Amino acid sequence: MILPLEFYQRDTKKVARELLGKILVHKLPNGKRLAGRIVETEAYLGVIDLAAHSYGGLRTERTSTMFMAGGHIYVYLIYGLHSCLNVVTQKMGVPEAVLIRAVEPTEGVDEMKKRRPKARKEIDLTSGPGKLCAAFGISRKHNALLLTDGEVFIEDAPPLKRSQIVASARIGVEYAEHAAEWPLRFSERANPYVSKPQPSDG
DNA sequence: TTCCCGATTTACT
DNA sequence: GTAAATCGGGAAA
Repeated sequence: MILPLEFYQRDTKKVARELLGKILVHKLPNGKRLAGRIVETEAYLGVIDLAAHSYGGLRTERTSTMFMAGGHIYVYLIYGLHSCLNVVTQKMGVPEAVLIRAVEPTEGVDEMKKRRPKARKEIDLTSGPGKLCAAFGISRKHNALLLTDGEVFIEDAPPLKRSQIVASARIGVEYAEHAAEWPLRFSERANPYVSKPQPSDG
């Protein structure tokens, strides 16, 4: 079952935690499915979050996607090189989102390997936000698509036990002063597909 | 128009 | 461990 929009139009931290274990799918034009189990996410709390693109309510062409209703996807280019996939949360006008940082491949591994020629080991295919976008063939072309339109979507799966979820500080946001320490990174305990650095307990 | 720098990955010392 | 790659967004001018 594809997760309904209501799943996303809720508290962002809750969505970030509950996305762990769910199945991210990209259905290619030829019908082939690329899929993976989400094992790492980060919450971005919009207006109050110095690490978020939408901090302070900043609304530009790029960030306008974050202001859309929960259930849209927000894809942006980072460092001029890599795409990052987020799912927008909350109601329209509240610019919050969850960054999908890592998945564990479940379908279409051979196809992912073709798209990630530099990955030497299977563990490197999707263990990072830029890596998984490359493996799944997701780019800014997909920005602002809806997760219920059947191209890029997320399927339901049993939730993780609370003891299997680790909360830690987010990656790459050291510049964000006090917000940098907020425990908004969520990952599955001891899953090898979680990106580096591995989270310390929190 | 110019300038600075980033929600990263990879190669190399 | 450190640094290069690479370019568009956002702010300043």
